[in-house]
Amino acid sequence: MDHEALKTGEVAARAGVNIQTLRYYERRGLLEEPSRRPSGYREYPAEAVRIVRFIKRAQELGFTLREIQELLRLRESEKASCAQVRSAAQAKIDDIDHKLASLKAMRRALGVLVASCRSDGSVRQCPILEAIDEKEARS
Amino acid sequence: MDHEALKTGEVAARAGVNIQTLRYYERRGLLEEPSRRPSGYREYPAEAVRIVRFIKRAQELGFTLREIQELLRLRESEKASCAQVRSAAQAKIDDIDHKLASLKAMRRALGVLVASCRSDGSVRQCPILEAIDEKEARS
DNA sequence: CTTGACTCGGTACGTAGGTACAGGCTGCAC
DNA sequence: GTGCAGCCTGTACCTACGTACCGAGTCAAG
Repeated sequence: MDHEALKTGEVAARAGVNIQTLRYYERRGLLEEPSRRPSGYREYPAEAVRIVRFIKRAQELGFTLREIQELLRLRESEKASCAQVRSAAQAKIDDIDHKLASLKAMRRALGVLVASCRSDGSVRQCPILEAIDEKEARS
Repeated sequence: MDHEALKTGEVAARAGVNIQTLRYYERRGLLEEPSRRPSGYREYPAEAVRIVRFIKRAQELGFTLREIQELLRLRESEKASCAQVRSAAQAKIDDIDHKLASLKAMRRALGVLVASCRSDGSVRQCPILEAIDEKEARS
């Protein structure tokens, strides 16, 4: 089993991240502190690569490192239930739905503004700037 | 015209921002450096309140401070054309569309995961964790 | 045994947008 | 004329996620 020990650079290369990132994850508590050689060199188990990849994929799904830390905790725990994971995923969905709604509102508002601005004049009559500027005069 | 001079706290209150925020905007170059009393107190024109409100509304539309700085520059400039403003707005729309697409992809993926996880078992068989974990085994 | 690549810890920097102190003046109402 | 609210500068801190650099020690191939 000892032949599976990986050095920092090897883990980084296999997981496709920077070495500093590994140390950062370790500081954050996402990556367990690995054992060390007498020289201080870290010796990672092969599992570490899987964990880093897990982190990266969870990030792509929108989870923050804090949330991923919790997912990893659940993953390790024997007692954790699948329902807890599902609830974390659902919370993230709700989160994303909020962001989507907010972005869509922005998009809509900007679309209206751009559509209102068909003139080629100076900024003096720019409907877009006026709209941002004088919104309070409208109510 | 002198009776319109506002102190920092007054501008902040009328624009609904923190005093530090005004100084931050000044450092960033969004807010022109106001004149000073002999004591060093800032004396803002009433216009400053309008500018800060402009900034806040532009932020709500998704513009960054850097972009807003450019919008303010256009607003001040006599030579600037409405088309430049429109193009900034369109660029921001494209920006938002990218973010929307990315968020929707996340949302879809998470939706599939949550739907796949109907079990109430332990995390050992959690389809969500497995999906994040073993994605590379699928290809 | 040398040499070049690798690793170590610690710290600083980067983005984006602020917020919070500390310590010291100023302005004004009573 | 005094007391306290308000303002001044400068600096540090916050979230989130890393990156970069430094000087020093280590590993392994030739």
